Amino acid sequence: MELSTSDLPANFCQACAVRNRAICGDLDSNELDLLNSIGRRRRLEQGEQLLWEGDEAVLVANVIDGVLKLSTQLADGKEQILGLVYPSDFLGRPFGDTTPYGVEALTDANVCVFRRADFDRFARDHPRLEHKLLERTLSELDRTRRWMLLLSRMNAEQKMATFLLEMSERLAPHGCLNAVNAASVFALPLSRQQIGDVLGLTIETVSRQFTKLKSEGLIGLPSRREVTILERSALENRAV
Amino acid sequence: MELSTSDLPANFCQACAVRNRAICGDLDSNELDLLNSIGRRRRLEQGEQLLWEGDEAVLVANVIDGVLKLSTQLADGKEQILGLVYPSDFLGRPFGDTTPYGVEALTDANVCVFRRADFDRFARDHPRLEHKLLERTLSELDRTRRWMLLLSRMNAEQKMATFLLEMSERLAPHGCLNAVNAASVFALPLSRQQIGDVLGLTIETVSRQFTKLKSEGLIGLPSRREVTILERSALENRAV
DNA sequence: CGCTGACTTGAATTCGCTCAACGCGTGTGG
DNA sequence: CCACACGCGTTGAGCGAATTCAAGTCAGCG
Repeated sequence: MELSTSDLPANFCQACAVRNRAICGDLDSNELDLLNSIGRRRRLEQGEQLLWEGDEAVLVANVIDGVLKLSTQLADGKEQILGLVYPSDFLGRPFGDTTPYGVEALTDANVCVFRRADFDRFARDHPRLEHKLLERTLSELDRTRRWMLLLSRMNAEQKMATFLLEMSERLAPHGCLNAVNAASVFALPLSRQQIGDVLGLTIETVSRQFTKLKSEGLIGLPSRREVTILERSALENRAV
Repeated sequence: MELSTSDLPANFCQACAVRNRAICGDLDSNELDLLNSIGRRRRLEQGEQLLWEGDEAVLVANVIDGVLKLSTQLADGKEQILGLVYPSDFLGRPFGDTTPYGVEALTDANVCVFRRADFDRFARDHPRLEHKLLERTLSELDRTRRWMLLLSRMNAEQKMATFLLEMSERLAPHGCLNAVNAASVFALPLSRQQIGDVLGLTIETVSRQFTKLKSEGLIGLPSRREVTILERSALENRAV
């Protein structure tokens, strides 16, 4: 017998790792059971694409673990990463008919996916969920607007310093989202090219900045995909 | 007798110029009366500031007419404009305690303001309104993400062409939001400096691009604050 | 071992910035 | 009515940071 959506254990959502931080956080257990019945978990391999830009918007999802990128293609083939999503973040475009960006897993990831039509209906019937989604979307808009600043007004060094600090915070085990507890050693979920795509820089500039920060002793690079923050406050000064 | 909020005529909202396009569009007349009772109109002079970045978030508003800018200050005193808001747009930060950006009128404007606490309560009690607000916020997020592309990946010419085309659409009389009907002559609500702040360019670069596009015959500049689009399709090519 | 893809390093170029001078329209005061 | 200052915009020259183009280097893997 196939394990279909409705066969999931009733406490599936209750046991979810991001239960209290995701948009489902305010739901009572009846609502959660109902939500449970329309969603399903999906495991993504690193590099696997979940949504394609411009496609009909059929899916929305909550991130349970892993890091994913939202990106769009430019006329000249360049890619711009519009944002990264981390555990407990929501992704996809409810109440719209096309997906405005591609979504790809940067690490192996687990997500909780919903058919958009189901999710839209559920949201309209459950104002508490819709309210949570609104709050999250408002925060995301604030965050995106601040990122505009980085893209338009910072130089390469400031971008890199800001990026590394943000990474060290967002990759820290949750519950420790402050400067002292932020991770000082972490595995980069992005290649040099992808970092460039996030920051609006070329791969060469990213590489040169890594070398510079390392040679100045602010960071260590034990391997290509690992970063150690050695002088956090100095790095913060560079980020302005 | 002073004309206080509650003395406004009952059909105040019904007669509103943006009645059907703003977030209040889905409310029935009872709800509208109630909303009416907590909002009031406010006229802003060009250059007048409505909200200050970092202040406690006390107000939210709907734009009735005019153009306003959302902006933030940088450490070095530079300003970055985070977005422009036009008639029927919503502004302010509901469900948050600080205003994430300053708001200033670029033209004389009329807005419909609400005390944030009143608005938040009303929204939570009226899911239809909250839903509209969510849809609008999601669209705004999409729009902002697309603007990131402009800031990070376009050169000065592409930025200017994109900006002029967007202006000509958003300043067209509403109901005509398509390429053929977009305004071909319009008054710029921004100074050269402000255009630079929107596009992440210096005033000199903005000026040089204006001169260049004019000398190539793509646009006309009858006066400093007026623009004529002479070759729309050529301009679209420049915008890529 | 050599191949491949990701990354680094170097040299030359370029686009937009900075700094500086100049032009133009408007308002003000003599 | 003119002279002048002021704000705003334009133009020019030179510079510099990041890009482009082109070689290298390195790690992982068959």
